Amino acid sequence: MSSASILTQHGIKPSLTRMMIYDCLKESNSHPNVEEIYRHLVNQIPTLSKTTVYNTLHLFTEKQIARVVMLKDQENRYDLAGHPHAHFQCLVCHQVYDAELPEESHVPRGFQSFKIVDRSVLFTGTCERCLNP
Amino acid sequence: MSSASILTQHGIKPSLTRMMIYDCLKESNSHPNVEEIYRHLVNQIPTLSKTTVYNTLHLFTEKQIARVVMLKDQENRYDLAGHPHAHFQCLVCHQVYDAELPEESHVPRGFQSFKIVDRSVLFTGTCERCLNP
DNA sequence: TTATAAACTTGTAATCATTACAATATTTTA
DNA sequence: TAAAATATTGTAATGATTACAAGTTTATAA
Repeated sequence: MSSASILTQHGIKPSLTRMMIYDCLKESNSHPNVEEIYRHLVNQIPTLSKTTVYNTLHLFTEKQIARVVMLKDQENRYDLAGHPHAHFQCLVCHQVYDAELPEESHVPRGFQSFKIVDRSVLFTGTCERCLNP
Repeated sequence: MSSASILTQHGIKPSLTRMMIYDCLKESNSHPNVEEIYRHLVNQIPTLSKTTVYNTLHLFTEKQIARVVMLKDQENRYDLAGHPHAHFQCLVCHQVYDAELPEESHVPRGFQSFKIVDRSVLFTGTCERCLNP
């Protein structure tokens, strides 16, 4: 499906800027932060402002087409919503790997009357490459 | 066990300041941030510096007696290590609730040769109180 | 088409958590 | 006691994010 219709379906007017930020998230599999998205697009949109990137990502997460990736980082990184997955972050090289999210959509005990809309899972440790240099 | 011996066991010299920061984490069940810890202790230790709180929490997480609670917040919150548990954060009132961590210490597919030392789980949604005001 | 409103984008300045770092104080060791 | 090591402190810098007002574009209605 086209980026435009995905935005429209979620109640977001598909301006060129927004579509390009959406595509940037879609094409990247590295959970980019605001700085990276900005630097990637400012060549094509020379007037782009970082504030617009912030605004757009806020809009996307509010409308649930993107999400903040939960990492022990000091800055936010973003993911498209659709495919929820876990992450592994290496404590040595800080690289982030995608991982499968174990199915079990188990509601934790005592939370039956809560409305759970998302579950984030982050594994931390040492990645293969840093274990065997 | 006394705070002093827990610190000692983890290779941390148990200064008064460190013990009090440890006790602050132990007594609180609200995942305090640096500001809250500082404000809680500065009455008893008038010379306390916020930098000391930062230093001490870094030391604690490095020595694995505390951990950074993973929330989609802009500031770090801290927990004692011992009892790993999941968290639920309400998107409306931002309250954080402790939740059971489902047992299954399942290593995600493809990560057999990684060293996994921690798993953080965060549920988000709307809490009971905000659902039924 | 033109005027007006709404929505979108931009740039600058402020905020706030965290870090860097040098100075001071305390404790340990010789 | 003197010297070294460790802890603590305060100030200044950094860097991500937000506030906000101004400018631009797009939609709506006369």
